[in-house]
Amino acid sequence: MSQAVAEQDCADCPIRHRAVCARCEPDELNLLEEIKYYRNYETGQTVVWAGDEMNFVASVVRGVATMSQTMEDGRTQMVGLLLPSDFIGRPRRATSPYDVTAVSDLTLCCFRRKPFEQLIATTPHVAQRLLDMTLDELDAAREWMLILGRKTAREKIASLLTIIARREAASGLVSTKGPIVIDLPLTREAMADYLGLTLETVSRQVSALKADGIIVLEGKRRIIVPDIRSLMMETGDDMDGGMIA
Amino acid sequence: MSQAVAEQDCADCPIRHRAVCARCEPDELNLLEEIKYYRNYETGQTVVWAGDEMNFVASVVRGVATMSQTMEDGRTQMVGLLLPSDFIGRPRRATSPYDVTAVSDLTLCCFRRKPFEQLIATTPHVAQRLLDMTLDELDAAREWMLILGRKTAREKIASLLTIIARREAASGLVSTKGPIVIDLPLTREAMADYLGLTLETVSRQVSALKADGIIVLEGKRRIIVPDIRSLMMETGDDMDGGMIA
DNA sequence: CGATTCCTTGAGACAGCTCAATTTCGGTGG
DNA sequence: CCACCGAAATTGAGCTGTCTCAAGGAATCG
Repeated sequence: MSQAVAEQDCADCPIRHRAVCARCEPDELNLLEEIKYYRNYETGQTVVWAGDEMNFVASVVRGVATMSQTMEDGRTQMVGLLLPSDFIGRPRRATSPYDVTAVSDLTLCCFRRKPFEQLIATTPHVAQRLLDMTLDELDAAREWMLILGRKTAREKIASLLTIIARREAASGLVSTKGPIVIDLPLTREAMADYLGLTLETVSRQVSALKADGIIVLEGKRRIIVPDIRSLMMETGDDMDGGMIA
Repeated sequence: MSQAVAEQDCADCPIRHRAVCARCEPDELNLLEEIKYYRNYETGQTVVWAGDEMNFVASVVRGVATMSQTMEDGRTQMVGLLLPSDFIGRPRRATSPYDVTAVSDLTLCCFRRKPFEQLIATTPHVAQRLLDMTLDELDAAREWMLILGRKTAREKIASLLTIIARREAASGLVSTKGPIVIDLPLTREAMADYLGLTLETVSRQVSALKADGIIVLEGKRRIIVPDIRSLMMETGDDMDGGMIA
């Protein structure tokens, strides 16, 4: 059963300082508070289907969602991995071009689209924050394109684990020193859809990294990285001196 | 020799209604006009190196540039194809994470970064337009990710040609009915870097599309598409009824 | 018209895919 | 607490699309 999260005050919000509302002044926050509502989804539930109307935009408060595209014959490519504080939807557009799916229990902080559009037209702090977040996403998409286009299967896996580790570190709770524990929010198939691989190849490469001592598995979904540097060596990236955050 | 373009009035600018300045009121345009300057580059010249400082942002006025990422061992992935009206650079960031290269003679309309940042903080029309353009780029990046991650070499080539045809059509000059002429701004190697392929594979697949009558070559860089629908059939996309624009 | 750069084509190698069993894990009910 | 079940993951064997390496051929520019 999912542990739904009830409406809560922005002041107590866990993503308050990272989400689209991060730069809001108290009065702006009040405006947002008026048009917001929470929605909860269970693992596996669809948030929107590609092509469907979407009357809201939202921030991920808790849980993980994916955005993906599917071709007629079923080939699927994930194009967004939505973690807490990430933004869903696009102002001035009524339909989502992508499927959005909850891959864990998920809580969204939704804003009705029309009022939100109004709001970004009038409150510069929301608009500015949204621009910066969109630019960050674009950078992430470009890094992702390098992964998809040019990296080997092993490098892809190492890159994905590094990206998730980095995000978990950025979100606070984890220490960057010593062994890192990654609670994978993705099945092997979802990892494959992220990386443009088959699930069998993902499985083989994860096993290979394990055999080489780069990672340790604890159950299926928990991965322990004894030394993040040796994992980063496997990504193919330059990374000389690049810190986790 | 390159045919440099001299400073010109915004009113006469060929990208006036599509670039970052598209929604500006006359008075806002005057502000922009004060901080703008033109720069010309010849084919092959580098606009910025990855990691270099970049004191300006810019719109492409004329010509084509690429943005790309290169790994230590030389593997290269293009992450942006910059055509007239596209925007280069990022407000509030001093260095470019990507190499930007002119792949034809190129004219940029540059704005010094600091004043431009000032300007988007104060003139909502520029900031709003920039947000919309960035969101469009993000959509394009996601379509690109599907191409990189899941399409076959043949589908990749067909997709690239379709994308370029669409852009050329959107920029005006071309009719969408009857045979379409694409003046390829890219070498086979650049196409390979765009698509995550080798140049040999690009060459083979272009030859295959030609052998199948989907495209006709006129010299190396000019491609004629007798029937855009049959090309679009080859992209693997749904496209039922989807118009060119 | 010579040179260089770009492109094409071929032959063989190999990374990742497909198809097909098993195995393991995590949850659930007895 | 344990046995069982289904979903998820692993592993194997063979195949194939794309890459690599290599040799010519054509367009463009001085």
